[in-house]
Amino acid sequence: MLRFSRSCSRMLVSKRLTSQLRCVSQTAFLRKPSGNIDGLSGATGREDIGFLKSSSVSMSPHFGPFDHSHAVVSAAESRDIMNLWSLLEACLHSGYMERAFSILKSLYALKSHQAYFIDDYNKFLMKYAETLHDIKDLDKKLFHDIQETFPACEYNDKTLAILIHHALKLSSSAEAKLEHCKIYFKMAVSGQRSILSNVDVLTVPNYKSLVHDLKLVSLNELPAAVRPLIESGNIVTGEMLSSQQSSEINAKALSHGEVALDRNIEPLDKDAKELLAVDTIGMKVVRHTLLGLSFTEDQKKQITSFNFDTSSNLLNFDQEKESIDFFEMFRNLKSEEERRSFESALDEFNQDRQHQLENRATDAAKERWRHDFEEAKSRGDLSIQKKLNIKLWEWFNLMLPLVKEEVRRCAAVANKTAQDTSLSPQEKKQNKARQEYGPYLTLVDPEKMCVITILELLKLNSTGGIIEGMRTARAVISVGKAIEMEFRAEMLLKNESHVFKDVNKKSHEFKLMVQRARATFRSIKIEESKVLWPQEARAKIGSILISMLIHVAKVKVEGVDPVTNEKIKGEAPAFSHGYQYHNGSKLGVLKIHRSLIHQLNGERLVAAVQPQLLPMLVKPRAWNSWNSGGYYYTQSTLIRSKDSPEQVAYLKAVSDAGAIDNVYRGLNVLGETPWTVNRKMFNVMSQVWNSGKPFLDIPGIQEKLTLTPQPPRDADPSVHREWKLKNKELANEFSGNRSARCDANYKLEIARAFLGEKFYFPHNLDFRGRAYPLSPHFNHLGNDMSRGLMTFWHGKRLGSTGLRWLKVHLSNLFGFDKAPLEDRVRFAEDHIDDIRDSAEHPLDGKCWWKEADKPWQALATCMELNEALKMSNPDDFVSHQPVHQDGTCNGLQHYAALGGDIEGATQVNLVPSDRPQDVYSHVAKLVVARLEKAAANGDETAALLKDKIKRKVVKQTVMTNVYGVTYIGATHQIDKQLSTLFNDHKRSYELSKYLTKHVFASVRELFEGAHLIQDWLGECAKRISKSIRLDVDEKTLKNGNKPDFMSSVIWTTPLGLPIVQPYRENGKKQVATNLQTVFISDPFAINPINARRQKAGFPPNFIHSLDASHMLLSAAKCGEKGLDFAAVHDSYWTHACDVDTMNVVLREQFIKLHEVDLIERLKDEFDERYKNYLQILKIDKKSEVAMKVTDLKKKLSQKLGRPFTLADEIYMEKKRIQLLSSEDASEQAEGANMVTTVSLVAGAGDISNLEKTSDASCLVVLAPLTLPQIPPKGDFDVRELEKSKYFFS
Amino acid sequence: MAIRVQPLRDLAKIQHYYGFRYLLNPGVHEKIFDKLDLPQTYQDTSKLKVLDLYPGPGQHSAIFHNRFKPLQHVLMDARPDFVKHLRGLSSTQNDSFQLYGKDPYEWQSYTDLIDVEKKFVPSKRSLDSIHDEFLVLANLTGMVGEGLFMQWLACVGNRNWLHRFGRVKMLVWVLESTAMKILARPGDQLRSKCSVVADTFTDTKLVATMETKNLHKFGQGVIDSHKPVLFPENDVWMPSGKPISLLEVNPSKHNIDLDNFDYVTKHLLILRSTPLCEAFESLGHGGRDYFTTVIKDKKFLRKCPKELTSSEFLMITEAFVNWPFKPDIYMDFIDVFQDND
DNA sequence: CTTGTAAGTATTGATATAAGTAATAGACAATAC
DNA sequence: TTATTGTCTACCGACAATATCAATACTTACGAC
Repeated sequence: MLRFSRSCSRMLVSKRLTSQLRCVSQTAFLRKPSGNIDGLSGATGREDIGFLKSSSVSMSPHFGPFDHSHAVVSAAESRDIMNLWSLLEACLHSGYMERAFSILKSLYALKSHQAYFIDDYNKFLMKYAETLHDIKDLDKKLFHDIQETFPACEYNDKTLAILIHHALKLSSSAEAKLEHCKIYFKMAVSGQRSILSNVDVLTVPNYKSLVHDLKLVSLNELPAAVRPLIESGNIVTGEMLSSQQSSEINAKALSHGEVALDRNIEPLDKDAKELLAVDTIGMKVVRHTLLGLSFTEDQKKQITSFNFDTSSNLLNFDQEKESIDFFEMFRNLKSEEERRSFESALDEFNQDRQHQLENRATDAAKERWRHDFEEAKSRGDLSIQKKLNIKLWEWFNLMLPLVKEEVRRCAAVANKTAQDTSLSPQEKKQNKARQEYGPYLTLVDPEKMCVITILELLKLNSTGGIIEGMRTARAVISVGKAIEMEFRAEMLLKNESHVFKDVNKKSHEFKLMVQRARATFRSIKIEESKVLWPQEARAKIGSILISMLIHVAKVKVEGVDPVTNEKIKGEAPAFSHGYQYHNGSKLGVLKIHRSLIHQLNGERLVAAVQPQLLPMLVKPRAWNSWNSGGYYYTQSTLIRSKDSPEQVAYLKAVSDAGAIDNVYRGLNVLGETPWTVNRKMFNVMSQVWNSGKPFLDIPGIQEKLTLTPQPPRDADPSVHREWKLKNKELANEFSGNRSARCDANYKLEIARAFLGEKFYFPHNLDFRGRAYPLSPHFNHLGNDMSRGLMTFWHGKRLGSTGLRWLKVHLSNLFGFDKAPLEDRVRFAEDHIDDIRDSAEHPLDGKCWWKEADKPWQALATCMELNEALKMSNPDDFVSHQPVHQDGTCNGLQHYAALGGDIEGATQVNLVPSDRPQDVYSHVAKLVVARLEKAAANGDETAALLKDKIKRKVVKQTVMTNVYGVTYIGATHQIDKQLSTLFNDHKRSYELSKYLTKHVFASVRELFEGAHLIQDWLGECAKRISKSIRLDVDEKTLKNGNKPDFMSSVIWTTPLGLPIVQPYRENGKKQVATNLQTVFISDPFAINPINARRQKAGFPPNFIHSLDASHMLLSAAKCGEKGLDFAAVHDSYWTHACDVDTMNVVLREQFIKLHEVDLIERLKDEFDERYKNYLQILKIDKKSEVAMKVTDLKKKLSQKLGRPFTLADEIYMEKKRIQLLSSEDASEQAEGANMVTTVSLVAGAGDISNLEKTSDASCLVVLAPLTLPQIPPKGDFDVRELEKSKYFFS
Repeated sequence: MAIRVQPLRDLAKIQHYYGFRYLLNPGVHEKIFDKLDLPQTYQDTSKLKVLDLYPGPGQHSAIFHNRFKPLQHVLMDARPDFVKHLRGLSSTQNDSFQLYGKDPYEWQSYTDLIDVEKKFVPSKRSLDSIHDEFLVLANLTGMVGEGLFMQWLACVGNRNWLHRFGRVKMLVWVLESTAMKILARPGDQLRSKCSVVADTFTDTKLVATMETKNLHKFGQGVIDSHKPVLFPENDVWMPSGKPISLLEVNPSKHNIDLDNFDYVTKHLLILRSTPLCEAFESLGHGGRDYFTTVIKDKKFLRKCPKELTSSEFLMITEAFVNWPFKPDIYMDFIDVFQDND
């Protein structure tokens, strides 16, 4: 990917020509960059679901996260680049051109960055050009920069696009335009098309002008998305339609008119049932966005064409009464055809709403405050909620001028208009600080910043273990992040409107095309923005804003004067910055005044659910690269990287090579499943909620925390201690309840906002490849309540199997899931009356559903079943209820498949059986057997315990065993169970210790093969993480005999996703902000790895990466088969009627996954990836090799005149390897002849027999890294699974 | 009958020292007692009851016992190696020298000894003078010694634990670093809450300290005015570890609410170098406004917390107590993350 | 014009902070010797 | 270089210590040659 640097002669040629033709365009004769070498060629042919291609990319010699051929270089430099980028971006947007240019110079100076420099320059140029009035000035500037300032930089097609754009904009005559553009096109690097593909630079009118007016380009050279916009004069009239697409649309639109409904759909009243004690600022905002969008004329026409009475409820801000239940409408449509056209109309409508949702939320909040304020002024009725809003409005107005002033000062500093001389030292310091954060502060509209700050702080109330406040560190960063997010969205929007500014979108059809073009544009734009603000900058601007808010925000307070005992009224800051201690460490805290807390009604404010991160109204943008997918205006990355540049580097590499398409495919299926809120469930829940009483897992309202009275001062210290503990317990319970209630509140509020809507969950992966919805709070990964609240948007006819599965599902939800399917069906049938009662009288009946393991979902299922059973033929019922199929101890299933344990595989249902096996009970049985044997031998403890062992006692331990729980941890778990049976703490712990030993032994016995694998994985991880790599900076080796271990465990999943365990030492440092210093990690620091966590984490992470692959494969397959599909890691959901199909897919894919010997492949991958890595071994001092090594060391030490250190050894070996891999034959030979300590050890062959542990007679040597032998595999053949119906059930 | 005083080389045979360090030079011990002039407080040492906490090898205890012949001398230690050793020391001797084998860390051990088993019952004395029949000896040079010592100081403030019997003198071996903290004067580098607390509730002196090159790090004039006995590291066993010092703690007469005082000092001393007028804001919502109104002295407001004396802290505490809008000082903790099953 | 020195400034590193340790046991890393 | 002392203890989603001061690194200023 390197660009060859220019040759001297060409330089001369171009200079000569330049002098002749300068009059036209100086830049015309800048050297043309030579072609670039394209990316890595694809992998070999044989069928590959991702692994082969991907692993070959991430292990190719050209790639390495520490390597110079990729953007991520040495830690320091990549940090520099990132900081400079974000600063450049900030300066450009703030118009600080001078500073921006100097940043460019700094970027230019970074060698590793050179190939990418032109992108930065282009950004600069684009902004710079806006200030000019003559295209010639732009020419001149570019010419000068590229010739003089950045000689090693070469322009690209985007540069030309910028020139063209401005040529069209600035030139007065058509001739001038033509002349310039002609030249620019001639300069194309990879052709005219490539220039034209820059849809983020060239506007629609530009294209039009190039095609129609100048006739420089033909229509089919334009990017596909833009083409329809330019065709046949659309721009002018916006009405003529010519393309195939638009006529289709037209037809659809017409068909709308024919849709008739036999039943009137009642418009629903979303606000009719105000949820009690729910603070709705935030969600009102969202609802307004959802409801408050006025329809365009077109949309109005469309919607009315469905015979809905919408003319009266063009919803807007003040008139928030009614909205439409799209789901109800959809459900009542008769024909497939109608439903299709309805959906397409809805989808289009939702495009706009999604846009609004992601972009307008902050404005909406502010408007809400203002509205309440003005209403109060005129009317004076003040609910608590409104009072709060008024307060917020006041703060907003007080804060705004301060922010504006600060922004002004920042601008002054940046533009150097503030004179330094007359300032006090303090002010000078302030200005210095402004220079750092200023560029970031000036990007977002001050009004928005105020709103964001207020909302963020209210949202964070009661987080981080602070009872009436929050952690400062969290607050400043949250505010900073929110500002950044706002900035990104705004920027995208601004750019977009720049490109589309003159487009007339009169007609509906034309608008569709614009929408499509916009989507393309956005994708490009989002992919391009690789910049993130440094954590430090976020913290800094966050702290500035917060301190201003602290300064202005006041609340009325009441207190009692302790002296006079009089009531006193006063005013106090609403927020106060202080500290609290925790275990002797200070913690910065922002406390919220109690009187404000009361106004928040004891609940955490539901204020600012990141409006950008709600469920989506339209299908998420499909994933097609590591950073493009999901929301439309909000960038998210494919994996949630834990501040690990290494992870990102690997991901980028395989993403760019197109090696993880199967991952995208699966993920996109998950995102494309439409959902809606289960209205009946919502109604039941809100009724419960409004009672304020505790119900199931919703705690009741608890007004405030009351502490127990203090013991007398001279009471024994132990009494004081008890008192403190008691208080902590109370506080814990209180805040636990509050956050649980608050969480439920979020869920209900979001659900309410999305009542009747069709929505989607964009998904993301954690670093192991497991998928998570991007939207927090309300998603199908949530608790029982969340899950009970949602249902599939699409309905499918049950059919006979569907009905059966629905019954099974109900039984499962009741925890009756260990029986054969027939029994489970019978379970449901035996409870038909209960089901009906629960469904029809959920709260005033027998409440059978509350006995379920997962009551809410059980209730939902009862309702569904009841409806179905009411029909004359229940098979005809159209069901929306997701039915789950859960793996029985999914981790163990994978382990069993890997280890080939027959017994283990049987126990986790990999082997066909007529009834499902339950591992936990089985283990319990094994334990009891052991105990009985011990008891027979006179072991009293065993005798005492043997009849106390229930499934529940061992369940957690068996489960966590997969995650590598330690003996002590398991003891804790078991003690938790046993301590309910025994009163004596000490005794129960002793028993637990004893029992744990038996449980461990039993599990190990059952899953022998699995455990061998687990141990093997652990051993590999340990060796890798303690190995020494030769390709890192030498300075990490400088400290003599203790090199830092730098290699993390990296592997590639079957789907090709590269996984890098991010566990490194904590690289946090203090950063000064306005309020206090905060302790944050530097995301670019590459710290020594944490070997312990690497080791402990690898086995479970590897297994999770497998189950994630299984899930994504299954998702993709189900998607292909047209199923609606959702998954919670190892629980797979689809429509009742599709369960059988899904089950087949699940088994197929599991077999496909495990047909390859994954462990062997893993070892091969490790061997390849970590070849040339070294490990430290202790071998017998007296062995032949050891003697040789000692000799060599002695010799070298004499030569050096100082001890020969480990670092020296490594350095030497590095040299040798370099020579060996050289292309020069003589160098190769030299390398081959070189004798190093490592080569000696390597030459000695197998030295494992020489290894000594901690004997005094051993010598520490460096040896090539070797991994242990793979343990033998058992006889289980995964293909047996094909017929195992209880595999997932 | 005298208790056998064993020399260092014998005591060094004890296996485990549990991370504690003891001065094991009888001569130095005698010098220390010379300097302490205990008879001035305990006119009649035959009525004296001594509680000896973590006596360890017991050399210090033996010397004390032989010299002052107290009425009762209870050694409290639960560490097996020391218990074994001390048992040999006490059993053959007179019955005023007793071993009590419970852990001095546990509050319960004291209630057992005093209130339940009533094996050691000190008399109650008025607060007008130092208790003249009750003395506490202790060695807190171990890992958690500092923490325990701080808690004991709080007990002095609360007048609970052993201090419910009056102003009980304590002779406590601590790490040098702890001594430095405790003895730091206003303005010192090490001035911190514990030295303020020590100032407020006690009169504490440095009696003896190991000779190190760090002596200058003791607060202003501590060495000069306390004139501690100095002893070399060789006199201390274990041979390696941190230097140790002996403190004499004389509880003072006071009537102060510890909780408010605690809150105020704790919070102010976080911003130890920030002028008061700013630091006050961290005491609660509107703290700056309130305190700058109540406290008029502009010069005082420019001082920073580390420069304040104990009485100045008391003054601020008083103002704090009278603050109508003061925050709830009992909510001043972090709610640890709760894990759910 | 170069370079020396001093002084001043930014950055980094070390240290203290609070103040019950509930309870186990074994591996592994860090530190002291 | 070996003993001892200290730390940590189940994976992921996940969410975080800070003030202060001494010491070092780095820059600037100024003066002299």
